[in-house]
Amino acid sequence: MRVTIGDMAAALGLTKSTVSRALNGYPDISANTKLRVKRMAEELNYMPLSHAQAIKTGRTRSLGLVLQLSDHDAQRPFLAEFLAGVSEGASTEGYTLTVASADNDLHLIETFRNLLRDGKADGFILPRAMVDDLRVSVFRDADVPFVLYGRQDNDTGCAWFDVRGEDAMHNAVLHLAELGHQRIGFINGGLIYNYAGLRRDGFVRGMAACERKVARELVFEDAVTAEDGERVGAKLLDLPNPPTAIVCAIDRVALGVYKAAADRGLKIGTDLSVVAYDGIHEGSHAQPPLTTYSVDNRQAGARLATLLIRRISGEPPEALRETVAATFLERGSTGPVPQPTHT
Amino acid sequence: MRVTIGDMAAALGLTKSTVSRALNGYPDISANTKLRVKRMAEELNYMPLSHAQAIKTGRTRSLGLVLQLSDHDAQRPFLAEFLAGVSEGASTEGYTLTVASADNDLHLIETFRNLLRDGKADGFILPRAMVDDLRVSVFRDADVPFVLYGRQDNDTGCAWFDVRGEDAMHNAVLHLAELGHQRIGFINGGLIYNYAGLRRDGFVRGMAACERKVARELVFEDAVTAEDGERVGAKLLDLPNPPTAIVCAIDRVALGVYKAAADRGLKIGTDLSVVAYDGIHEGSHAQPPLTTYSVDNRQAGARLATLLIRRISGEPPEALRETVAATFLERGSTGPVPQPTHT
DNA sequence: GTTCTTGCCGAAACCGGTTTCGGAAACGAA
DNA sequence: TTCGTTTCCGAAACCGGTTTCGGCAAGAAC
Repeated sequence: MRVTIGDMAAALGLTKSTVSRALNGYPDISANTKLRVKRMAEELNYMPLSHAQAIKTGRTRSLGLVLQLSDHDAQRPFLAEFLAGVSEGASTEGYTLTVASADNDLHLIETFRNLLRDGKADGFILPRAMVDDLRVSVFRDADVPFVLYGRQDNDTGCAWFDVRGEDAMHNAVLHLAELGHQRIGFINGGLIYNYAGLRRDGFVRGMAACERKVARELVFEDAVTAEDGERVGAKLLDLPNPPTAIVCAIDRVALGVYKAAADRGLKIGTDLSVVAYDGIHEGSHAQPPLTTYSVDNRQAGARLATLLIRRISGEPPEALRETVAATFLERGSTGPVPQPTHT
Repeated sequence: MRVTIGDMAAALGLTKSTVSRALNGYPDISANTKLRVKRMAEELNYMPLSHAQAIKTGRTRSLGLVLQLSDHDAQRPFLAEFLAGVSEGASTEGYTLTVASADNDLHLIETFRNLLRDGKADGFILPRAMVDDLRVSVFRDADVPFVLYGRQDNDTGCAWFDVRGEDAMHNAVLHLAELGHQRIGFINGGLIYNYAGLRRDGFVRGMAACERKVARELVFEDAVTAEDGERVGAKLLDLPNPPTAIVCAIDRVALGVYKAAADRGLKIGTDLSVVAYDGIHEGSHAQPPLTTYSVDNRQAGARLATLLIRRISGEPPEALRETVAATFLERGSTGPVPQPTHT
């Protein structure tokens, strides 16, 4: 049987109300009594029933996460790790995770509203921050706690966790430059997402830092699948003066580039260098293993959970912004610039 | 503002208690009143606050799902679709989905207990039924509602949804036999999971049905990754008398076989036929596209949700068992048996 | 015309918490 | 000593539901 606040009161010779106020840090309870109560709570392993308090306070101690079915493809490889991180981060603070899904924007907002109205979530984690993010504008207006996985240009009211993809792109260029590459191509990811702009900037800054020129014909945008990568990779490799190295904003796209290269008899790592970003599993098993900047999605989930909990507890969003660096995994897909064959 | 049972009572000129009993189908409320109340509920869009009722009834209208971190690799491709299905199925009945995670068996059971104790879940969906399933034995004893994704030999108290992988394996063999194949290999999946035994049986039955002999050296067990598939595929193909076709219990493993075949200069679909099971995305983009039996994980999630809800509502587990056939996708990896080269 | 059922609903307690309010005791100041 | 403050806790209302219990009125039985 569960221990209730009544049991606590009886064990301490106090009333429910005193116990409650002691645990919630009310100022009209003596330090001594507070200590006694907390000790007893520890001893009896008392935890208030979240939905019992919810009926008065409106808060359930649960975090909401709504998956958007439209971009499942993109979420697939990350989701398991990410969820593990979130639920882990949530549970260490006594929170749980409520997951829902929606297939379009209308349904999405409705889902959010329902979860809030029914007290199924005290706030939301918003994965995959977009440039023009409907969720953000809705929550900002309604003053609902939320945290973004990703950043936002118009950052008023936004808390977030993100991996600095721009630094990764920047460093990728420097790494390739050190290997002697001059003509470096760039294949960016989905433009609806906020990260795309950042990564492009990172690439451009990197090129500037090592005094390379960003050739317009070597930059492509909005590639999100392996097929995109294959197609765009083909375009790059079929140029009269093709790049000797390609930076991809997404691992999956890089694997498409692998195919385009293979079709043309080019060996990745010697004839063509590729650096990408994400750290998906398939990358390490590709031939050759993909050099990439790896993202720890589990950590991201865990951090997002604790940030959201702090947001729910009233901390201002500006204080709840974290970014972290991706981990460089130097593997087989990068190598010194090939000796120019006589043209 | 939310409409409460008090608002309902006022609007109807009744008391809260009458409204409550009317909605919950108590026999001491006249049919007429019940109708009036239900009409008004519809009109005002009244939905009882789940955690307000939970404090008395103990049930929150939420389904629990605990992810096991150990087999993330295996879950990855399915998880998003599966979750979408579950949350969809749950929400149509006014339920929500609570997700947690655990990294080992001890933590797993503890997580279940906590979710139950805190009323965060009324029952559980247990993905990936295992041969010797700790979760099942615990819940059976404790009389906690649950449904399995997969079946169980000792089926007392078990409700489930499953895809008939055994039929798929059976039909795969028949299909290959029609194409003229005699020597057919089989690479089974993870033996800790319940499906492995079923699929092996299906393969064996299929072989018997078309009067092929199951050659012991052509059967391998417990292959779960692409690497496993590559390794085992190599063994099969390096046999003095290799199979002309291979049935794989798992798509991912089949893609490993692709590699082994490529390394040996064998063309899939002509030199070697491969049939697999799961319907992962990568299969359709392989060269050649993988012939497989596709599983609809979203449907599975949705069905599991409704089955669990019915289980929670008191229906006996025996009445809550569903299986469904996998969808055959004939693509490029199967073809007529190659003309035997002169040995 | 009583009495006994039966059908139907209201009153009130309860679930496990939170929060407001008021008052007793201890303390400080006059 | 007396009076005004504080300090600290108990009493009670409340949150949004559920459930037990009791009683009134209409209909059935005698």
